[in-house]
Amino acid sequence: MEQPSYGEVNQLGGVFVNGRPLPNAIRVRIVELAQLGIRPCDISRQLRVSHGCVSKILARYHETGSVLPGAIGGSKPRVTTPNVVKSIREYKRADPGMFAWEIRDRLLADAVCDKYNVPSVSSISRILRNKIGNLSQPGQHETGCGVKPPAPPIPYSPMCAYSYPNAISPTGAKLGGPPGVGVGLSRAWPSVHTVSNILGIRAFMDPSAIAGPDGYQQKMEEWPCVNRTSFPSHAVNGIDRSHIDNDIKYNQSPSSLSGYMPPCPYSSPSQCGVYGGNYGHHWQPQGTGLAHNDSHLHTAMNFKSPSDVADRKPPSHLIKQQQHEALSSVHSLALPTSAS
DNA sequence: TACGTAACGGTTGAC
DNA sequence: GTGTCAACCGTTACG
Repeated sequence: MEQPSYGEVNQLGGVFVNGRPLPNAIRVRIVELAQLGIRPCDISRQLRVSHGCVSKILARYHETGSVLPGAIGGSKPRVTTPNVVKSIREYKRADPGMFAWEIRDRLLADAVCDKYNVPSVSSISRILRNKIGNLSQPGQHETGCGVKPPAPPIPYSPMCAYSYPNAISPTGAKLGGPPGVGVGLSRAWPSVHTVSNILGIRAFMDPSAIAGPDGYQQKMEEWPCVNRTSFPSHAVNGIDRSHIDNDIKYNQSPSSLSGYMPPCPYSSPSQCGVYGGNYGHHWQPQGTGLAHNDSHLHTAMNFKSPSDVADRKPPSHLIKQQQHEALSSVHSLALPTSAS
Protein backbone atom coordinates (compact mmCIF):
# COMPACT_ATOMS: atom_id res chain seq x y z
CA MET A 1 0.00 0.00 0.00
CA GLU A 2 1.44 3.33 -0.95
CA GLN A 3 1.35 5.93 1.70
CA PRO A 4 0.37 9.37 0.65
CA SER A 5 2.80 12.15 1.15
CA TYR A 6 1.20 15.28 2.50
CA GLY A 7 4.18 17.50 2.79
CA GLU A 8 5.24 19.84 0.11
CA VAL A 9 8.19 22.07 -0.33
CA ASN A 10 7.77 25.69 -1.20
CA GLN A 11 10.02 27.84 -3.30
CA LEU A 12 12.11 28.71 -0.30
CA GLY A 13 12.73 25.11 0.56
CA GLY A 14 10.39 25.15 3.48
CA VAL A 15 8.07 22.29 4.15
CA PHE A 16 4.40 22.96 4.35
CA VAL A 17 1.15 21.08 4.16
CA ASN A 18 -1.27 22.48 1.69
CA GLY A 19 -4.45 23.46 3.35
CA ARG A 20 -3.07 23.17 6.80
CA PRO A 21 -1.79 25.97 8.99
CA LEU A 22 1.82 26.33 9.86
CA PRO A 23 2.86 25.06 13.26
CA ASN A 24 2.10 27.54 15.94
CA ALA A 25 5.70 27.62 16.94
CA ILE A 26 6.58 28.97 13.54
CA ARG A 27 3.69 31.38 13.63
CA VAL A 28 4.83 32.65 16.97
CA ARG A 29 8.34 32.91 15.71
CA ILE A 30 7.22 34.99 12.79
CA VAL A 31 5.49 37.44 15.06
CA GLU A 32 8.34 37.39 17.47
CA LEU A 33 10.91 38.20 14.87
CA ALA A 34 8.72 40.92 13.48
CA GLN A 35 8.46 42.38 16.94
CA LEU A 36 12.20 42.51 17.01
CA GLY A 37 12.10 44.66 13.93
CA ILE A 38 13.21 42.02 11.52
CA ARG A 39 11.79 42.62 8.12
CA PRO A 40 9.13 40.28 6.82
CA CYS A 41 11.26 39.41 3.86
CA ASP A 42 14.03 38.28 6.15
CA ILE A 43 11.62 36.35 8.29
CA SER A 44 10.30 34.72 5.18
CA ARG A 45 13.72 33.68 4.06
CA GLN A 46 14.96 32.56 7.40
CA LEU A 47 11.94 30.53 8.33
CA ARG A 48 11.42 29.45 4.74
CA VAL A 49 7.86 30.53 4.81
CA SER A 50 6.44 32.39 1.88
CA HIS A 51 6.37 36.10 2.27
CA GLY A 52 2.69 36.05 1.56
CA CYS A 53 2.19 33.85 4.52
CA VAL A 54 4.38 35.99 6.69
CA SER A 55 2.47 39.02 5.58
CA LYS A 56 -0.81 37.33 6.25
CA ILE A 57 0.14 36.12 9.68
CA LEU A 58 1.52 39.46 10.70
CA ALA A 59 -1.49 41.28 9.35
CA ARG A 60 -3.74 38.93 11.16
CA TYR A 61 -1.78 39.36 14.30
CA HIS A 62 -1.93 43.11 14.11
CA GLU A 63 -5.63 42.96 13.48
CA THR A 64 -6.66 40.41 16.02
CA GLY A 65 -3.75 40.08 18.37
CA SER A 66 -3.74 36.39 17.75
CA VAL A 67 -1.18 34.32 15.97
CA LEU A 68 -3.46 31.37 15.88
CA PRO A 69 -5.03 30.28 12.65
CA GLY A 70 -8.68 30.76 12.17
CA ALA A 71 -11.38 28.24 12.50
CA ILE A 72 -11.24 25.71 9.75
CA GLY A 73 -14.25 23.83 8.69
CA GLY A 74 -17.56 23.68 10.34
CA SER A 75 -20.75 25.34 9.44
CA LYS A 76 -22.16 28.67 10.27
CA PRO A 77 -24.31 28.63 13.35
CA ARG A 78 -27.96 28.23 12.85
CA VAL A 79 -29.98 31.34 13.11
CA THR A 80 -33.31 29.63 13.24
CA THR A 81 -32.98 28.74 16.85
CA PRO A 82 -35.93 27.43 18.81
CA ASN A 83 -36.24 30.76 20.45
CA VAL A 84 -36.42 32.48 17.11
CA VAL A 85 -38.93 29.99 15.81
CA LYS A 86 -40.97 30.47 18.91
CA SER A 87 -40.95 34.21 18.48
CA ILE A 88 -41.90 33.93 14.86
CA ARG A 89 -44.71 31.64 15.79
CA GLU A 90 -45.95 34.12 18.33
CA TYR A 91 -45.72 36.97 15.89
CA LYS A 92 -47.59 35.00 13.33
CA ARG A 93 -50.22 33.97 15.79
CA ALA A 94 -50.72 37.55 16.89
CA ASP A 95 -50.87 38.76 13.34
CA PRO A 96 -51.43 36.06 10.75
CA GLY A 97 -51.04 38.59 8.00
CA MET A 98 -47.59 39.51 9.01
CA PHE A 99 -45.04 39.46 6.25
CA ALA A 100 -41.73 37.75 6.59
CA TRP A 101 -39.86 40.99 6.36
CA GLU A 102 -42.07 42.40 9.09
CA ILE A 103 -41.27 39.45 11.25
CA ARG A 104 -37.64 40.00 10.54
CA ASP A 105 -37.88 43.61 11.62
CA ARG A 106 -39.78 42.57 14.67
CA LEU A 107 -37.14 40.07 15.64
CA LEU A 108 -34.62 42.84 15.49
CA ALA A 109 -36.82 45.29 17.31
CA ASP A 110 -37.51 42.84 20.08
CA ALA A 111 -33.85 41.93 20.31
CA VAL A 112 -34.68 38.33 19.72
CA CYS A 113 -31.94 38.52 17.16
CA ASP A 114 -29.40 41.07 16.23
CA LYS A 115 -28.39 42.17 12.81
CA TYR A 116 -25.76 39.50 12.67
CA ASN A 117 -27.90 36.51 13.33
CA VAL A 118 -31.31 37.53 12.26
CA PRO A 119 -32.74 35.02 9.82
CA SER A 120 -33.15 36.07 6.26
CA VAL A 121 -36.57 36.73 4.90
CA SER A 122 -36.37 33.52 2.98
CA SER A 123 -35.45 31.66 6.13
CA ILE A 124 -38.40 33.16 7.91
CA SER A 125 -40.62 32.22 5.03
CA ARG A 126 -39.32 28.70 5.23
CA ILE A 127 -39.99 28.60 8.91
CA LEU A 128 -43.48 29.87 8.34
CA ARG A 129 -44.05 27.32 5.65
CA ASN A 130 -42.49 24.30 7.27
CA LYS A 131 -43.00 24.82 10.95
CA ILE A 132 -45.72 27.31 11.46
CA GLY A 133 -47.67 27.05 8.27
CA ASN A 134 -50.29 24.79 9.78
CA LEU A 135 -50.34 26.72 12.98
CA SER A 136 -54.05 27.27 12.82
CA GLN A 137 -54.82 23.70 12.14
CA PRO A 138 -56.15 21.55 14.94
CA GLY A 139 -53.91 19.09 16.55
CA GLN A 140 -51.02 21.39 16.23
CA HIS A 141 -48.31 20.77 18.72
CA GLU A 142 -48.67 24.08 20.33
CA THR A 143 -47.84 24.14 23.92
CA GLY A 144 -50.58 24.47 26.41
CA CYS A 145 -52.81 21.96 24.73
CA GLY A 146 -51.67 19.19 26.92
CA VAL A 147 -50.12 17.33 24.07
CA LYS A 148 -46.50 16.70 24.21
CA PRO A 149 -44.89 18.37 21.27
CA PRO A 150 -42.80 16.29 18.98
CA ALA A 151 -39.13 16.58 18.99
CA PRO A 152 -37.91 19.91 17.72
CA PRO A 153 -37.25 19.74 14.03
CA ILE A 154 -33.91 21.32 14.52
CA PRO A 155 -31.50 19.56 16.77
CA TYR A 156 -30.07 22.42 18.58
CA SER A 157 -27.57 23.14 21.20
CA PRO A 158 -27.64 26.36 23.12
CA MET A 159 -26.25 28.38 20.35
CA CYS A 160 -28.29 31.35 21.37
CA ALA A 161 -25.41 32.27 23.52
CA TYR A 162 -23.54 32.79 20.35
CA SER A 163 -22.99 36.44 20.03
CA TYR A 164 -21.77 37.69 16.75
CA PRO A 165 -20.99 41.24 17.71
CA ASN A 166 -18.40 40.17 20.14
CA ALA A 167 -17.07 37.41 18.10
CA ILE A 168 -17.08 38.46 14.54
CA SER A 169 -16.06 41.64 12.96
CA PRO A 170 -18.24 43.28 10.35
CA THR A 171 -16.06 41.64 7.80
CA GLY A 172 -16.73 38.30 9.30
CA ALA A 173 -13.32 37.94 10.81
CA LYS A 174 -13.38 36.44 14.20
CA LEU A 175 -12.24 38.88 16.73
CA GLY A 176 -11.36 38.65 20.28
CA GLY A 177 -14.01 38.20 22.82
CA PRO A 178 -13.87 38.95 26.47
CA PRO A 179 -10.61 37.68 27.84
CA GLY A 180 -10.95 34.45 29.62
CA VAL A 181 -14.50 33.98 28.56
CA GLY A 182 -15.47 30.99 26.59
CA VAL A 183 -11.97 30.03 25.86
CA GLY A 184 -12.25 26.49 26.98
CA LEU A 185 -11.35 24.56 23.93
CA SER A 186 -13.21 21.41 24.27
CA ARG A 187 -12.38 19.69 21.09
CA ALA A 188 -9.23 17.73 20.96
CA TRP A 189 -7.08 18.23 17.91
CA PRO A 190 -9.17 16.32 15.50
CA SER A 191 -6.88 15.91 12.67
CA VAL A 192 -4.00 13.68 12.04
CA HIS A 193 -2.89 16.20 9.51
CA THR A 194 -1.09 18.30 11.98
CA VAL A 195 1.75 20.04 10.35
CA SER A 196 3.85 19.28 13.34
CA ASN A 197 3.42 15.64 12.78
CA ILE A 198 3.83 15.94 9.13
CA LEU A 199 6.93 17.92 9.55
CA GLY A 200 8.14 15.57 12.15
CA ILE A 201 8.43 18.18 14.82
CA ARG A 202 5.95 16.84 17.26
CA ALA A 203 8.29 17.39 20.11
CA PHE A 204 8.84 20.87 18.92
CA MET A 205 5.19 21.63 19.05
CA ASP A 206 4.14 19.62 21.98
CA PRO A 207 6.93 18.48 24.18
CA SER A 208 4.49 17.10 26.67
CA ALA A 209 3.28 14.70 24.08
CA ILE A 210 6.55 12.89 24.35
CA ALA A 211 5.34 11.58 27.61
CA GLY A 212 1.95 10.94 26.14
CA PRO A 213 0.09 10.86 29.41
CA ASP A 214 -3.32 11.45 28.00
CA GLY A 215 -3.42 9.04 25.19
CA TYR A 216 -3.44 11.86 22.75
CA GLN A 217 0.02 11.16 21.67
CA GLN A 218 -0.80 7.72 20.71
CA LYS A 219 -3.46 8.91 18.42
CA MET A 220 -1.12 11.29 16.83
CA GLU A 221 1.82 9.02 16.64
CA GLU A 222 -0.17 6.23 15.22
CA TRP A 223 -0.94 8.26 12.20
CA PRO A 224 0.05 5.78 9.57
CA CYS A 225 -0.28 7.82 6.46
CA VAL A 226 2.39 10.38 7.00
CA ASN A 227 5.50 9.56 5.22
CA ARG A 228 7.80 11.34 7.55
CA THR A 229 10.74 9.73 5.97
CA SER A 230 10.20 12.03 3.10
CA PHE A 231 11.29 14.89 5.25
CA PRO A 232 14.66 15.67 6.60
CA SER A 233 14.96 14.24 10.01
CA HIS A 234 17.43 16.79 11.13
CA ALA A 235 15.82 20.05 10.19
CA VAL A 236 12.46 21.64 9.69
CA ASN A 237 12.05 24.70 7.54
CA GLY A 238 15.64 25.53 8.11
CA ILE A 239 15.36 25.04 11.80
CA ASP A 240 17.92 22.55 12.82
CA ARG A 241 16.64 19.88 15.08
CA SER A 242 19.17 20.68 17.67
CA HIS A 243 17.97 24.23 17.56
CA ILE A 244 14.43 23.06 17.79
CA ASP A 245 15.31 21.18 20.88
CA ASN A 246 16.92 24.25 22.21
CA ASP A 247 13.89 26.14 21.19
CA ILE A 248 11.76 23.96 23.32
CA LYS A 249 13.74 25.00 26.29
CA TYR A 250 13.81 28.47 24.88
CA ASN A 251 16.94 29.68 26.41
CA GLN A 252 16.85 33.01 24.80
CA SER A 253 18.02 36.32 25.85
CA PRO A 254 15.63 37.77 28.36
CA SER A 255 16.08 41.07 26.72
CA SER A 256 13.90 40.02 23.86
CA LEU A 257 10.24 39.39 23.72
CA SER A 258 10.99 35.81 24.27
CA GLY A 259 11.06 36.51 27.91
CA TYR A 260 7.36 36.66 27.95
CA MET A 261 6.63 34.87 24.74
CA PRO A 262 7.09 31.19 25.11
CA PRO A 263 8.52 29.68 22.02
CA CYS A 264 6.06 26.87 21.78
CA PRO A 265 3.14 28.04 23.79
CA TYR A 266 0.70 26.19 21.66
CA SER A 267 0.71 22.54 21.93
CA SER A 268 -1.23 20.79 19.28
CA PRO A 269 -4.10 20.02 21.60
CA SER A 270 -4.29 23.67 22.33
CA GLN A 271 -4.13 24.67 18.79
CA CYS A 272 -6.90 22.36 17.98
CA GLY A 273 -9.31 24.63 19.65
CA VAL A 274 -9.38 26.93 16.78
CA TYR A 275 -10.32 24.30 14.32
CA GLY A 276 -13.81 23.24 13.77
CA GLY A 277 -16.35 23.27 16.48
CA ASN A 278 -16.11 26.96 16.40
CA TYR A 279 -19.56 27.32 15.14
CA GLY A 280 -22.60 26.62 17.14
CA HIS A 281 -22.05 25.85 20.72
CA HIS A 282 -18.47 24.98 20.06
CA TRP A 283 -17.69 28.28 18.56
CA GLN A 284 -15.04 30.26 20.28
CA PRO A 285 -13.81 33.68 19.45
CA GLN A 286 -10.64 33.51 17.54
CA GLY A 287 -9.10 36.42 19.21
CA THR A 288 -9.09 34.64 22.46
CA GLY A 289 -7.12 31.84 21.10
CA LEU A 290 -4.17 33.07 22.98
CA ALA A 291 -6.14 33.47 26.08
CA HIS A 292 -7.66 30.12 26.45
CA ASN A 293 -7.13 27.73 29.24
CA ASP A 294 -3.51 27.39 28.46
CA SER A 295 -1.93 29.99 30.61
CA HIS A 296 0.99 30.12 28.28
CA LEU A 297 -1.24 31.30 25.59
CA HIS A 298 -2.58 33.96 27.77
CA THR A 299 0.88 35.05 28.50
CA ALA A 300 1.70 35.07 24.88
CA MET A 301 -1.36 37.11 24.18
CA ASN A 302 -0.34 39.71 26.61
CA PHE A 303 2.81 40.43 24.82
CA LYS A 304 0.88 41.90 21.99
CA SER A 305 -0.01 45.15 23.57
CA PRO A 306 1.35 47.76 21.18
CA SER A 307 2.31 49.97 24.01
CA ASP A 308 4.01 47.08 25.62
CA VAL A 309 5.84 46.39 22.47
CA ALA A 310 6.96 49.94 22.31
CA ASP A 311 7.90 49.99 25.92
CA ARG A 312 9.77 46.79 25.70
CA LYS A 313 11.75 47.70 22.69
CA PRO A 314 15.39 47.56 23.52
CA PRO A 315 17.67 50.46 23.02
CA SER A 316 18.40 51.03 19.38
CA HIS A 317 21.99 50.01 19.73
CA LEU A 318 20.82 46.61 20.84
CA ILE A 319 18.24 46.08 18.19
CA LYS A 320 20.54 44.81 15.54
CA GLN A 321 22.26 42.56 17.97
CA GLN A 322 18.93 41.18 19.08
CA GLN A 323 17.81 40.67 15.54
CA HIS A 324 20.94 38.82 14.78
CA GLU A 325 20.63 36.72 17.86
CA ALA A 326 16.99 36.05 17.19
CA LEU A 327 17.58 34.71 13.77
CA SER A 328 20.69 32.92 14.82
CA SER A 329 18.69 31.20 17.46
CA VAL A 330 16.31 29.99 14.83
CA HIS A 331 18.85 28.77 12.43
CA SER A 332 22.31 27.59 12.44
CA LEU A 333 22.70 29.82 9.45
CA ALA A 334 24.53 33.00 9.93
CA LEU A 335 22.36 36.01 9.59
CA PRO A 336 23.28 37.85 6.45
CA THR A 337 24.36 41.35 7.01
CA SER A 338 21.78 42.39 4.47
CA ALA A 339 19.15 41.51 7.00
CA SER A 340 19.87 44.71 8.78
C1' DT B 1 13.83 44.57 -3.61
C1' DA B 2 9.96 44.57 -0.44
C1' DC B 3 5.38 44.10 0.26
C1' DG B 4 0.20 43.50 -0.21
C1' DT B 5 -3.11 40.68 -2.15
C1' DA B 6 -6.01 37.84 -5.47
C1' DA B 7 -6.11 33.37 -7.23
C1' DC B 8 -5.51 28.79 -6.51
C1' DG B 9 -5.71 24.17 -4.75
C1' DG B 10 -6.11 22.08 -0.63
C1' DT B 11 -8.22 20.65 4.29
C1' DT B 12 -11.73 20.64 7.65
C1' DG B 13 -16.08 19.96 9.97
C1' DA B 14 -21.16 20.83 10.42
C1' DC B 15 -25.10 19.76 8.14
C1' DG C 1 -21.67 6.69 5.19
C1' DT C 2 -21.35 10.27 1.87
C1' DG C 3 -21.81 14.70 -0.46
C1' DT C 4 -22.24 19.63 -0.07
C1' DC C 5 -21.01 23.87 1.61
C1' DA C 6 -18.46 27.48 3.56
C1' DA C 7 -15.04 28.43 6.38
C1' DC C 8 -9.97 28.37 6.68
C1' DC C 9 -5.05 27.31 5.16
C1' DG C 10 -0.21 28.50 2.67
C1' DT C 11 1.83 29.12 -1.76
C1' DT C 12 2.32 31.42 -5.89
C1' DA C 13 2.28 35.12 -9.00
C1' DC C 14 1.37 39.66 -10.04
C1' DG C 15 1.54 44.61 -9.56
